[in-house]
Amino acid sequence: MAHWLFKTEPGCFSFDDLKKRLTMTEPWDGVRNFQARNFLRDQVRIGDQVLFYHSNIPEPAVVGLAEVVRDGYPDTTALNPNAEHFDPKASPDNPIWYMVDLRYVAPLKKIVTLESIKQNPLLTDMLLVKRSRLSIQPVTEYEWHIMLAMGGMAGGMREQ
DNA sequence: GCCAACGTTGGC
DNA sequence: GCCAACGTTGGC
Repeated sequence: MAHWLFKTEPGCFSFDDLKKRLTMTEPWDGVRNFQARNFLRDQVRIGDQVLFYHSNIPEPAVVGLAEVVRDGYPDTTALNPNAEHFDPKASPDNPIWYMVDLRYVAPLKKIVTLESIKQNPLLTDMLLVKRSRLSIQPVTEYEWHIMLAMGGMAGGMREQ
């Protein structure tokens, strides 16, 4: 079971939006970056745990936890000319882009801001700090535990 | 809204 | 296959 950090602009899709899908799963689509695509296609798997990060806001931060509930599968929005992230090069035979499904798990008791991550000497190797533009990034077991502790979840998360 | 970082495209 | 031009991301 692996750990990931998924970034989203809350004005586009927020953690609260995911919470509204409590009884359903939500496709994580629209990823149009090859490195992030490779993770979705090849490595993100059912049961993986996800840090849900809000970017492009005054105080960027990890705000909650989610879980992957479906392995990577072709992102059909790339085939739809009316979709925002339509890609004319994609086809059913060669979908190019991939998505996964996520399930809401729990909010952090305290959000973990980008600023506090940058200030934590234990987290200087986090990709969030070193490669800030990558929208889907692996999180090590070590980083995961530190992040949970910073989020006030050290006593174990309560699943919903 | 600015702009640095960086990913992608396309001419050669 | 290099690299300049261009587009996008995202912190500030």
